[in-house]
Amino acid sequence: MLNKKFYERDTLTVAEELVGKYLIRRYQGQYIVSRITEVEAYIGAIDKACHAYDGKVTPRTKVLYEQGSTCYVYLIYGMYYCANVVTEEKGIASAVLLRGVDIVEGKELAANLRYDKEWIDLSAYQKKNMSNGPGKLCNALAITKADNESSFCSEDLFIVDTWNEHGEIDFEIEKGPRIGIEYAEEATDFLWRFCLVEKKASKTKNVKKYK
DNA sequence: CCTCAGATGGACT
DNA sequence: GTCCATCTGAGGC
Repeated sequence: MLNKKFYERDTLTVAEELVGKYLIRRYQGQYIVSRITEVEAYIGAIDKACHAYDGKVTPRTKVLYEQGSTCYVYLIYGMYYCANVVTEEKGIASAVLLRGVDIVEGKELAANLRYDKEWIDLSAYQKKNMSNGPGKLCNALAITKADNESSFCSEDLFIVDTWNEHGEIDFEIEKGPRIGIEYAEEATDFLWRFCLVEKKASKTKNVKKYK
C-alpha cells in the first residue's frame, strides 16, 4: 500500500499521481476495490477554496494540518460526505478530495451500500452513476464521519499502485478547474482538478471509407 | 441529452 | 441566519 511518505509530498504531485491508483475499502470483512478517476487538490496556504485557507483552524479543519495520509471527511449540504487524503507534513494544511472512482471488485456490496439494492437489479443509469461523485463514492464505500481523522495507511482503507486483476491501463490525465467553488475568487480558476481519461484505441483500425 | 428545484444539517459569523 | 468541495427526480427537448 502507498505509505505515509507518498502522501507527505507536494499536494499537486500527490493529487496527479493518485489518479489511476486503486482505493481499497474493507467493510465487514469484505473488500471493495475501486480505481480513482477524479481528484482535486486543496492547499490552505494559497487557496481560498480550502477549508483551512490562510491558517484558519476550527474543530472541523484541524485535521487538515495532520500528517500526510490522514483521512479528512466532512458533511456537505447536510446530506453527503466528502473524503479527502491529507497531504504534506504535519503542520501544513492541504488535502486531495476524492471526486470519483470506478468500482472494480465488490460491486454487490457497493451497490447495497449505495442503493440498498443488488447490483444485478440496477439500471444502466445507476451503474454508470455508482461512484462518479464525491458524495456517491462515500456512500458506495461506506465512508462516513467515523473515518474522519483515521488513516489511509490502515487495513480498512488504503490505496495501492496496481491491482492484480487489472492489467496495465492506458490513460491520460486531464486538468481543469475545480467544481463548486465559485466563491473562491482567483482560486476558482486554478487547474487543480485531475481526471482520468482512457486512451482510445486507434480509431482508424476498423473504419474504412468507401467511395 | 439538458436544466432546475428541493432536500437537509452542521459549521461558522 | 447564511453558506455550503452534492445528488436526485421531474420535466423539457
